[in-house]
Amino acid sequence: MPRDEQALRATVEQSAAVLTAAGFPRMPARVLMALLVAEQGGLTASELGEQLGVSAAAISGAVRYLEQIGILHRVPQAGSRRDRWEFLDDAWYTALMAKSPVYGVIAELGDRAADAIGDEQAAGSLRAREMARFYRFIDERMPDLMREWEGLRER
Amino acid sequence: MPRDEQALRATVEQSAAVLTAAGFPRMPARVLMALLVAEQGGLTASELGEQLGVSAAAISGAVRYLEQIGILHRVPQAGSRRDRWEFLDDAWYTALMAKSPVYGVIAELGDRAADAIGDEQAAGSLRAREMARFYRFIDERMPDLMREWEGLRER
DNA sequence: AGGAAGATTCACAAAATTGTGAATCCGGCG
DNA sequence: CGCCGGATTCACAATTTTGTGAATCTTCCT
Repeated sequence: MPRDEQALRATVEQSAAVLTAAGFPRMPARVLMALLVAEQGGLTASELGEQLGVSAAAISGAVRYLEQIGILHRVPQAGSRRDRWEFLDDAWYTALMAKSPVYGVIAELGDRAADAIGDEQAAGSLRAREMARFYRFIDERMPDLMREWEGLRER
Repeated sequence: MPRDEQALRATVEQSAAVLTAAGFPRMPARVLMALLVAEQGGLTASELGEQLGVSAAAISGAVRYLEQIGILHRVPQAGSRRDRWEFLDDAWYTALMAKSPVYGVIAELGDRAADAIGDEQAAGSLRAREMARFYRFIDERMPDLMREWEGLRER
């Protein structure tokens, strides 16, 4: 039982707002943050709906989205249909930052644009190639970074 | 003059679509990619409008947004009101990845959530603290990564 | 100064997102 | 076997986002 329920809820909403501002869909962000601060064992869909003051349908959509992204997983409860939802404890942020193939994709598109331009010396081509190189670099270094974090994580 | 104008435009749209899917606003994404592949000297607002097939108003809003983010800058043309817009050639991706203070903010919110929970041993508190530590880690390492890139960049 | 070309702003229309209520579905239990 | 609690889906309503056209403003050129 939290010491300061009021402040906790406020922080959940603020964190969700930050994610939303960063382009993350609103409802999934709220669910995500609610589960972040949840007790061991996660929450059921109806508990989430109650905490956030939204309909069951909204929760259903949000958890489906988050599960697909690979940030959440459903924990079936033995002998009950009230599944609980919880974090992939240690993996969710690495999933968020590293597993996303978006960097590689962007690099690919940069190269394709340069190819379409044709003249390798054209300003646009140079920029596109450099973008490709940059995102390729990020794409390669990110796993290293995550490994470094894993090491740090154990203390 | 690009060898394959058709393919170039298609790639521009695809790249913009990727950014959009990642939560980036649509019109700014298209403008950004159009300028990425532009010739030396950038493009004017009306050229952008023509290339993308949208109104001048849409361009105006998009470039204002991008300038504020710090990804674009306006280059006043001597003796003309047709300013050109171009990339901050080498800085835009580093701006995109590193200058954003969002990691530090999230770390802050994680700690605040743990404080609100009170019991440091509670599952939610542990998760929140770990999130804070992780984003703090990213926030610290990102500048290093950008420096490493700068080194690589020159060959 | 006056005219003109282009950029910006504003009010509004179109379109996409988001969340709801009601209906449907699913599994457990009496 | 049929009821009951709960989750999911669907059509729709509300809200927000996005882009347009018209009006306004700015600055260059004559």
